[in-house]
Amino acid sequence: MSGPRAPKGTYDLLPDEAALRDDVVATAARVFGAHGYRRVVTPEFEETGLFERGVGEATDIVRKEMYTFEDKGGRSLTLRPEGTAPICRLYVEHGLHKWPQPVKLWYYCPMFRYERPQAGRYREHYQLGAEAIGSPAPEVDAEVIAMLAQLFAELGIGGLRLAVNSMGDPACRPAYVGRLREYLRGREDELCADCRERLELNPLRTFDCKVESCRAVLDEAPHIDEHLCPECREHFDTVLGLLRRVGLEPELDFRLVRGLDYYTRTTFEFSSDRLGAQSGVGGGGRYDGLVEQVGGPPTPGVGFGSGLERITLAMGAREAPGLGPAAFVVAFTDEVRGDAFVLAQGLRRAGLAVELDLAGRSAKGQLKQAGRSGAAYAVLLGLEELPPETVRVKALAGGGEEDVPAAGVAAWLTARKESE
RNA sequence: GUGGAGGUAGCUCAGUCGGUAGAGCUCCAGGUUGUGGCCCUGGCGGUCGCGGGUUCGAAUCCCGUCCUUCACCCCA
Repeated sequence: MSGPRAPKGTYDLLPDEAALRDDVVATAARVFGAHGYRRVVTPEFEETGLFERGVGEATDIVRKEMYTFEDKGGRSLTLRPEGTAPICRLYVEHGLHKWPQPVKLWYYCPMFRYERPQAGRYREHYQLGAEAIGSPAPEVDAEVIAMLAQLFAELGIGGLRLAVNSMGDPACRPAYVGRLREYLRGREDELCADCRERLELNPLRTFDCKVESCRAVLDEAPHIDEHLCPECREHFDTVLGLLRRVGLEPELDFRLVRGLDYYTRTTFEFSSDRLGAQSGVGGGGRYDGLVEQVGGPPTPGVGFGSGLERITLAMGAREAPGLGPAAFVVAFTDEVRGDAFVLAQGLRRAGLAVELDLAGRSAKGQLKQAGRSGAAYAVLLGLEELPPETVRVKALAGGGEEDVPAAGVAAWLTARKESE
């Protein structure tokens, strides 16, 4: 195959796969709606500065993964690599701080990151996400986490692990980071090259290193859990308590630091062992400084993102919904092809899903198509023994036949459909 | 950006020691002159990813490249 291909790290969804995705998104719309979240749409690209300021100059996303380009007006634009910064921009730009707080929004849209593709990772991937902006209450943290858990439950995704952590806030994190850096410097010779770099750039990120020697050093390092200020401690404990009271089992994980700079206090991640190395199905956290970071007033916020591709992977193989049409109109002779077309249109106007041969097939070929389409009935036109203006309706599952006036087929089919 | 595996028909794959490309499924038609599914027969369908090299001869060996895939990094 040497023709055009989908670009590296992108993919097509064929009808069965697209139908499955529609189901997932519809479920999300229902679950999120039940929690009072409303959908918003933001542009596929933003001013580059939004992500540089919002996501953080030190993050991998900004340093090496953005699809950045200059338009003909000389503006530097970037294909959206993540969803939270644009939502915060939207919140500020449209003055949503005047709405009752918190403002609860959700989105479903593609994200773009220049990375090497692997299982569950694409250069263009779709995320379902939600953000609750404008309230510092721990109930909001618990709500977004519980809402995502509810979505996964309704989709039938089992075996998920919920990891949570608290990253502290401006009152306690700087002191902790200093303490951690000091500790790591003392054992620098035991760290891998990457971690030595992280030590200066962002010591917290040494926590998710997988090198054995580093893990040993980090196990004995001061953990943020023990260095939270009283306010962060209380917030975190409240979140954990609420999650437990609604039946979730959050596992404390001091390694869960996440690679985006904007997180404060709560961070969380759902992971599945059905996914390979990229096991995170959805995750997020609190970002109390982000709205201010993108030019708004000091405003707290919490949210998550969840990858559609990983959701469907975690759901495993599913039968395609594959609901067939109500009827397939079959022309037994070429003379009645026009009549078949007119009849099909009439049935469709009556609200029925109807198919018709469009490839000049023989009667046998048309019946074959009818069977394959999953249609409940075949409507046969052009049979010699039938009186004029009469058609024969054949049940494709059972095989029974009945002659019906052409004008009455719509009513006949509708009645059968409703009695099912 | 780094490393491993792999690219042959629309799909899943076979192809021996280097000798000029096959199967199953799908699709179309016929068997059944007017009734789908099962069965049988036939047909359509290939730049063997691409480029170069070795050779009388390359799907097969060598080099490069692109793509896929798995992992690292990091995220969803």
